[in-house]
Amino acid sequence: MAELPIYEPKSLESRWQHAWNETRAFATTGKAQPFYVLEMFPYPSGDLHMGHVRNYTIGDVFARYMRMQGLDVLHPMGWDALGLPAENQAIREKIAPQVRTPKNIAQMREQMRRLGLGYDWSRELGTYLPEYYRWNQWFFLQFLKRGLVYRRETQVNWCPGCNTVLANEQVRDNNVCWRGHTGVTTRKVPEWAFRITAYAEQLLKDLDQLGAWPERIVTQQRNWIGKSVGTRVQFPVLGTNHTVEVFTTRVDTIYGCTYVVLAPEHAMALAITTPEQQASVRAFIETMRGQDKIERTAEGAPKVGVFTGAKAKNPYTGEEVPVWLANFVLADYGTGAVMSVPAHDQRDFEFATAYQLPIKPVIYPLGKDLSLPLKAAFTDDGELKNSGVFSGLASPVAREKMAHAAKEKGFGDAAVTWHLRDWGFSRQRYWGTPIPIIYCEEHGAVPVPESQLPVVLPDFESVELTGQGGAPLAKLPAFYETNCPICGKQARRETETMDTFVDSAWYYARFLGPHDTTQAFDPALAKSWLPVDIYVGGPEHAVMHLLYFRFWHKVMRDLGLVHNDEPVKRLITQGMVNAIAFRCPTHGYAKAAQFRDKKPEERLCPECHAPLEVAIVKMSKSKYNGIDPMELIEKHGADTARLYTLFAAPPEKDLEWNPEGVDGLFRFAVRVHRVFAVHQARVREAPLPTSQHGLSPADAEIRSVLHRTLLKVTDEVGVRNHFNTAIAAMMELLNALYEQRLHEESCSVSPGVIREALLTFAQMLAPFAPHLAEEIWAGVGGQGLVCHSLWPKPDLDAVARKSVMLAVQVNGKLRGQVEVPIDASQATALAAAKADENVARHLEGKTIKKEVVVPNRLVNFVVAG
RNA sequence: GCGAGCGUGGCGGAAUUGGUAGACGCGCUAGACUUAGGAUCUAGUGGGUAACCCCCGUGAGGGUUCGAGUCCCUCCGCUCGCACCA
Repeated sequence: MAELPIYEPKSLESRWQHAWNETRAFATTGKAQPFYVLEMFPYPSGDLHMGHVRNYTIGDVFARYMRMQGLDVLHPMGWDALGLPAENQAIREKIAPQVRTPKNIAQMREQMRRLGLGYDWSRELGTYLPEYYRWNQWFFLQFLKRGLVYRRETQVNWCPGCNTVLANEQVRDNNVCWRGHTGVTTRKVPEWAFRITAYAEQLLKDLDQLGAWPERIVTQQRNWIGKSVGTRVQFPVLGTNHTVEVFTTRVDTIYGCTYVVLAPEHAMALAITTPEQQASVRAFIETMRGQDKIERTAEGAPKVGVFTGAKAKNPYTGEEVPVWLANFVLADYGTGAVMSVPAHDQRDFEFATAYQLPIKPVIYPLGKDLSLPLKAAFTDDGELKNSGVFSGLASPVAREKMAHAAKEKGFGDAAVTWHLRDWGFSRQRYWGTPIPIIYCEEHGAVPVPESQLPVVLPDFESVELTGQGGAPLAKLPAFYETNCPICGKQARRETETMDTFVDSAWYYARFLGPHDTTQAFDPALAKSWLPVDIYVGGPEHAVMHLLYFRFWHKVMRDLGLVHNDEPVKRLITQGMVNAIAFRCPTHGYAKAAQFRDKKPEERLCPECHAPLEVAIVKMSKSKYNGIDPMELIEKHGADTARLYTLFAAPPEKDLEWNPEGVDGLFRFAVRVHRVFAVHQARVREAPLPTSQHGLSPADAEIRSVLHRTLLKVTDEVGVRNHFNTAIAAMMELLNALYEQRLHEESCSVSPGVIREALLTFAQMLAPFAPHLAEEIWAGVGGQGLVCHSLWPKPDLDAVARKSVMLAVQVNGKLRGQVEVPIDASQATALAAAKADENVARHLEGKTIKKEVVVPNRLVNFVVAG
């Protein structure tokens, strides 16, 4: 027996990767119906991690499968290269991000190539290049013209030690900054913002168009947009000209209002405070300023507040109620002030209990009484009592009438507030898109004329990057000294840069023509390619990125650049990649690789020999439980890496990485290759069978299993997107081939049938293990590349069965199985069922009360006695 | 607290419309081949049981149904997101 070629993924894969490169196999053709597959583009850290591998493999399966369906697939890749991580790396290493980034990109591009990802690299884009970010600037100017960009003051984290603004992620617990300075506080600074709230209603309404998005993402977006319908009510502050305006969704409870609360940051807070309360109020405000907003308002945080001394008049009742400040009210939601109804709001109830404020019930459950004193707030709708002319009304009716009354009498009106806030996008950073604005003493903030774009970032060498002391560009006169575009006098350039969410808000459109120097993208191309058909990425982007992205698309629509409401038809969110991790309570995480294979009693901390805690957590450097994709590819090949990540869990679920499980998929690849290697030489030119007729039993069996598998895989991939079960079906097919001894030369299956099986197997395998698929396809005489072949059609004759196994139950319990002709009549099925020995035993001496027949599935006898 | 989701063998996971629970893989057991094997091949593998009969079994309890992992109710547990949203 001659030496068989053995499965050597390394050389095999590299060979096919070159073939794809040379033929530009994944470029669009313009000759078929367009189909756009996109994955969220990565930050070019320099190394692919398992999360990327999963994300991009899932996308690649879709792209390759859709191409085999005869569609003209656009599948591009690019780099989300601006932003904080690169800037920090530049500070640390003193290497220009302009130099570092392309190196990182080159390395990651090579890793992607080695994974066999089929991208059209001629469309590659990088957001750090002026040819990209000049269009951020251009969009900024268009948004400005439409009133969608404005200047505002905002509360930010401020570190006095660094003398600069900090991102939330740069602030650690207890107001300590990432560099270790204490005393991080908040301060108001001017910033640029996009008026996303102008599109709130549309962003909410169009969620209905997103039927092919995961339900939980749509729900998260709906909650984040957070439309709430209620009433604004003005409470005059006694003895002053001030009026506190509150927003409430429960105006029906207002007769139970016993105090009013302002946010500590409320503009009016000090103005209304009486002289004797000034000191304590000031102290309270100061304390709150140093507190983290999230922590302060977290559930379970004690509710604290201070009395201002002021009283306000409830305009409905004329009653005077005290005005307080409290930690749980936020300045930037609603009006920054709330009316407190402790009887009917749990927060208010807790606060009132803590400060011994009165609790006055005014809503009663229908036909019932409330047991007093209340142990908790009654927050449901009900019937109004002690509510003047509104008494006796049901809550929903009362809300309408009371809002109406407020409007008539001039102290309020119905109102809508949104959870969603405008998108502040200025950053005091270097590595971002410069905001194209020039400040002129005479003309104010003047937009840079479009003809002068791009405003290019100055060289890294000219900037002093320290991460401290505000915007780096503000220390660079060569950058900011300029002339006013209107009057030509000396003026100052904006030195802040844009949030990187701007880059990712429209990159999908730039892929249509990434090197277009005359426009952001060609609207005509957008008409044929957009919206994106499938977008694959992590669920962590459920609200921020995906909302900004939807917003931008709608603005582009209003600018006439795109022709539909939503950027993405179908969203796939893939789960995390988790792995076992080991942690010592005192010394932290230990290297997982050293302990994974040890017995539990041998898993001891290397430092203190305490037993290590075991947990399944997301792979990360800090937990030392990561698997390096490149090591995996080196050892088993890209096809195995891809197969495992697809097999271990369906795309949307978390995946637990089990190194032993990888071996199973490697074995699968080896076994497939073996069947191929045994037969390729002698079947390469064999004529294919054209029908199921006249085949030997073994041949018929092979064809039957093959075409059933094809039917199954087509459904799992194309309809259900359950790649794990598609691979399982191929494993079953392989097992069936082994049963017919196809892994041995001496098998009795005819060459034509073997060749058909190998060709079809290669096609089914092509989206998942594309290199091995090409090898087999070419080896048994397939035409061209398998990735360009058309997905095969199952031979329904081969799939059809002559008989089926029926399950036979007695009283719902399985008692036997009988073989009957397919589509057998009820009578035939029942007769066959009763003839089964074991079934007959269970029916003996019993009365059959009912006979249930489910065609081609089961028979159930209901018996008594 | 609010919102979303999930509980199935030793493990990852199947079960598509209410119709044979545990496909497929890992692990494990036995055998073959072998100087050897963490290679390969063959067979087995939810629990109870001598058993192919039978009984039990999808987080717990109840219900609907000829039939429930799947539908309904109550409860328990876990995970994720969050800005106490007035």
